[in-house]
Amino acid sequence: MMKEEELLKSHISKHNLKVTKERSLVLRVFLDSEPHITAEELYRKMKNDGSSIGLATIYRTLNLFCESGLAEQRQFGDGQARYELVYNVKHHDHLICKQCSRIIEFENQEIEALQEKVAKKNNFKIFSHKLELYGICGNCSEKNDQ
Amino acid sequence: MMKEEELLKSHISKHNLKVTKERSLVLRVFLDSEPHITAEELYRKMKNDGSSIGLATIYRTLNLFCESGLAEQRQFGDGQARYELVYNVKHHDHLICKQCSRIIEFENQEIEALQEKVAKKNNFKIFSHKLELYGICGNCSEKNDQ
DNA sequence: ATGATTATGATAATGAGTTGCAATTCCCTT
DNA sequence: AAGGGAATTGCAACTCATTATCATAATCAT
Ligand SMILES: [Mn+2]
Ligand SMILES: [Mn+2]
Ligand SMILES: [Zn+2]
Ligand SMILES: [Zn+2]
Repeated sequence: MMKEEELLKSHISKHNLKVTKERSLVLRVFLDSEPHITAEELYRKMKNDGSSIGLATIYRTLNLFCESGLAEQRQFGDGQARYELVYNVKHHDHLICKQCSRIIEFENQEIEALQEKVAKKNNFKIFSHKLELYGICGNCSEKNDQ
Repeated sequence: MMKEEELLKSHISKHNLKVTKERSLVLRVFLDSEPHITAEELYRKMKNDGSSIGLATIYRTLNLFCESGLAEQRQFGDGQARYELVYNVKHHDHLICKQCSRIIEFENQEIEALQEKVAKKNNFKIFSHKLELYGICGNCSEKNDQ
């Protein structure tokens, strides 16, 4: 059994929930998808694969993933929540291209340290943070110049 | 005439729009409000003051403020857009208390510089960015410990 | 295997924000 | 100052992502 499956099942049994074929299938497809997927995208993908799962169950299951610590919800400003695997995945932040919607991940330990410094100076305890850089990726820049 | 009023009127005449008493009043109340106000909050405030303005007009006017460069929209994760004056205001980022919703502003030039460095390394041109630190403010920490 | 409990899919409801529309206001032209 | 085309308003209806409801189905401890 995969580590992710174990985490989810541990959360499930701890909260008197049940392992269902829908939950198992959503997990499999979610782990096999590009990161930052929306509920709708996941729904269409599974429909295409012949599943008869309902959209409400996709939403419920993605919420369950977040509650279990497997995934996190992201808002990149396009009005739809995106979900990303965070269990056993190194923390990172995002560059988002406004033109082609490409998402580039990066990590910068100096920034992380400075955030803590800012928090301390303001007598603030950080639980989570959001750092998103919006602009134009290299690909799109080239295309625009041509 | 205030600088903000001038900017708005300049945008208005440049786009064949019209100065209306509604727009002037919304501007006055907006500038007189705490920063990071929601459309609904502004609406209630004006209703309380005896105005008969419609909520749709508030939304339309706040959008106009954003298009003119007077204000910007923020999303602090509570499901409602907040609007902030940015004209003649120094750029800053935000600490958001999850418990009391207090918003603390900060600026950190080192972080800004590192963002540019990250962008350059990824061949990316930054137009805007969002840095939000979520957690618990000093006030709430104290209260929680008592 | 049984039954209590939880999950599911279909559908309705929610809530922030937008839009269509008829009535009103603005403001340029005379 | 008056006329009139264009923009704006308030209201209500709409959109769209997400959640709630509910009758039926699946899960799992016994
Ligand atoms: Mn990511
Ligand atoms: Mn601010
Ligand atoms: Zn791009
Ligand atoms: Zn607080």
